[in-house]
Amino acid sequence: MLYILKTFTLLMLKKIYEHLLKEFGHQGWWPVTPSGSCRGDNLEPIYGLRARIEKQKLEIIFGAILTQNTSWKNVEKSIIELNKNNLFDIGKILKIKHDELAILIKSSGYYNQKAKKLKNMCVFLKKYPIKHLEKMELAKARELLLNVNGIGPETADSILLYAFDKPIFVVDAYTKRFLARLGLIKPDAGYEEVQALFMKELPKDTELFKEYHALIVEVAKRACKKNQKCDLCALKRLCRN
DNA sequence: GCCCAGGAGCCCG
DNA sequence: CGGGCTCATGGG
Repeated sequence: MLYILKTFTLLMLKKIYEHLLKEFGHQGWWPVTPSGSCRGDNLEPIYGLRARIEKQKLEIIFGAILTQNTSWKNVEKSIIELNKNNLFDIGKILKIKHDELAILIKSSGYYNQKAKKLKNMCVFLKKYPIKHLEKMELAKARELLLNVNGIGPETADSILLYAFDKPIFVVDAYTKRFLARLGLIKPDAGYEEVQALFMKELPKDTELFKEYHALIVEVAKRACKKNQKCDLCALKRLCRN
């Protein structure tokens, strides 16, 4: 019985992924600013790049914090402001005054909290440099990140997956709503429970996890909204709603 | 005006 | 442990 359920879930997850990929195409998350942008006018994050240099990884880390309960469009504006001031730099964030930083990220909302969170993160990254965290065992790096004030499970996992290329699945409000409507989880399922659903079934493939999460965000924005638009949804037939 | 957006911390029973 | 509150801007 257990075996049958497990197989069913795996088949569903694969089918969902294939449908979403066909519908929306490759998403190329996480958006980052092209490297060498200091002198050019490329100050804006774009999709489909690989975050190779440290500055780009820092951009993903900051972006993950800034986008907490906030639309990416608002975060983009803040990233451009930070780029203009060359602030994807741990030392400079630690040095800048709180109020000055808060103004630059104002468009992301919660700017006082988030200014503090960026500074907390930089204190942490000074003690544990990105290069060390990347080599660290996944569970250990995750635990350390979760101990930073302002970093919860989703932000930690976004950083691990998109900045450090660690094979961990990111769960957000979209993921829960989407899976609950499909009937694969209970509406009140906890974070780790939902994460385990993906990670026990699917191969631990970093690129697959990156793409899958991005595709869920896309379908949740377009069709699987709070007020669902099932007539627009490619997964209508697989869904309980 | 209202609702919502790629959450997390804190407080409280 | 779980629910309620707070943080805040910008777009629909």
